[in-house]
Amino acid sequence: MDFIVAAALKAIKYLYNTDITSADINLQETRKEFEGQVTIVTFPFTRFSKKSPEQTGSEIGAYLQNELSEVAGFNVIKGFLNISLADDHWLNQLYTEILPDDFAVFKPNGQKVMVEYSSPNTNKPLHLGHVRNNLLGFSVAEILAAAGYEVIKTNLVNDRGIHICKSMLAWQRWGDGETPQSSRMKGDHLAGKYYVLFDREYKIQIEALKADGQTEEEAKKNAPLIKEAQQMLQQWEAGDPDVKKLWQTMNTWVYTGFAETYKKLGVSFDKFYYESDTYILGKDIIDEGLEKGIFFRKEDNSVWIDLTADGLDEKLVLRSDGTSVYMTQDLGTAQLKYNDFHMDKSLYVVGNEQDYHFKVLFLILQKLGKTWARGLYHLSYGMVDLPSGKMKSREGTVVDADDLMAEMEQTAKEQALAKGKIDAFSEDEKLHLYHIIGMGALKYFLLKVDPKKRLLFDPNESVELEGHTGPFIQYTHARIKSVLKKAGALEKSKAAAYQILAAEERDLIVALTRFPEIITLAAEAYSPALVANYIYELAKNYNKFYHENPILQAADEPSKQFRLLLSSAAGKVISKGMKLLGIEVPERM
RNA sequence: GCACUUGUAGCUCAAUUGGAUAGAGCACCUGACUACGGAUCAGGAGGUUAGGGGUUCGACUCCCUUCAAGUGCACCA
Repeated sequence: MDFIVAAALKAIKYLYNTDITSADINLQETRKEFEGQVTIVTFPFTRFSKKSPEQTGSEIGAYLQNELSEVAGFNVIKGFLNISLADDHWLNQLYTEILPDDFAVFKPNGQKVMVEYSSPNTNKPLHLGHVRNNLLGFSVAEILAAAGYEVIKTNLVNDRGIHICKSMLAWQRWGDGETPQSSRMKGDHLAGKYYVLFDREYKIQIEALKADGQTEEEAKKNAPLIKEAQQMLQQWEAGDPDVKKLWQTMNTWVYTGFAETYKKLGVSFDKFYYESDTYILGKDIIDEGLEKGIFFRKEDNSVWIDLTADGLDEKLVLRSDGTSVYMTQDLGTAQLKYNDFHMDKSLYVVGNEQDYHFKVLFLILQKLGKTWARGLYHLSYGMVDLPSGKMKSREGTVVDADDLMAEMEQTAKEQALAKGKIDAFSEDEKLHLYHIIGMGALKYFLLKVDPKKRLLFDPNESVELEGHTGPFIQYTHARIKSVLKKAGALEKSKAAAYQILAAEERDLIVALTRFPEIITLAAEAYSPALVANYIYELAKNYNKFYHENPILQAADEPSKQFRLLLSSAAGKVISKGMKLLGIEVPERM
């Protein structure tokens, strides 16, 4: 559409002798209820045209029609100049832009971006909140890669700390040697079982102490179980061989379980970082900050930064006993990641309850003079709520990731069997299809929503498979494939004689041309939702076209071949777009 | 209490970043070639964009204010 903007600039120079930039021209898609495909908003021009918005629009429209062969006509409604481009133009777009294999393929932009996501704790299985995180992170990585970035996907595993010791301690006490093999449980679920068990016993102890007259706070501190867990953490840090061995054993169970879940989710990582390695990092940065006078030491030897001038608080960066806090580690880890990859940008896909933490983290790094800190970005997303409220792992009120995926596949299976179209599938093909559709529904459901909004999930109402859903789009793809298959080999040359477009055909081409722009926008906004909503609109456009225009039964050969070409183009964009969301599309369903 | 985020149809979400009569899906009602694949399509009904004020030719969008919800304000991670 650049040529229209350029011509409009010329028009304004010619008509009103005014120089403006392309950014001043508001070009948008024409609303369906009006004639035309592109619209220029003319209100802003009245400042120098000294004429009504209508008249200004008419003058520019007339100039454009005169100047550009592509402009077939125009109309002006209020301050909106609606331009109709000739069918020639759209046919040309289809043949020279959309159909070639390099459509929407971006050249490498020379920039490196790191996407850190997932970042699980190794004391319990993944739940719905993690699912949103994983899908978001993976999809954003795909989108950035499509937009020309070199992407490094990382996972910072939280594999140490008091919470891990809780699972370990409970297993030691009550586990009776239970293993994933002996219990036939996934390793992460087994660890989670003991985490819940710890919490239950811990609560009982707290109640007992409170009955003895202690306050809630005292009881929480004095319960024997928590003291033991703390002791275990100290042993771990001291390198106690027995504790380390237990830790390694249980972590291995958990990793095996996670690997399975990640595989089902379809996500992957290029590099793992482990907090057991990184938790000691950051001390160098503390020294650096003290030298530069950015941090200060209090009498008790603790180290702080004063951010009150930036509207934030004083923040502790090192404890009085010289040990690290969360912030210390994250400062160190950020430096480590940069040293490893020298990336231009670095995304942290982390829930919005940590907004403040990342604000402070990035600010500190900037104050320390790290030029790369400008490339840091917290991709903050909203929590997933249940109708009953927030999910709490400790209390077992969570939607488990593995259970959820299994349920989705089950729903997909029931639907597919009810439709009765896949009887010819082999058993493997069927299972694969249930997986694709179940996951397609789940992924689309979670990704179509703006990441920063919180999401309500009702486990009692299964995720929809009709309407604005993943399976709707998957179905459209399967239908396109079915028509193409029945048609046999495409004969592109025969389509050339087709020159006059039906409205639905034109609309479909217009929608297809937007795909590259959508990738750019989604990459800039880090928003898979833009892609999801675009692909939905595209699929709707196709379905409308499909209903109004016979393809295989078309009146003549050029119409038929042209519509087949158009269908094939739509199928490709749907498939590519869904891939950016991490969703597969089936050939049949 | 202070800070940040959110508030759009009964429900779940959009709205090209300040543009036209605020659009979709679900649910509800009506209709579609005896299926080029009906997991589809066409139509109906459903809105004071939480309330109030302001800026603007123009506000769901920006500013002020009230209300509601969520989150954060640990020498936990």
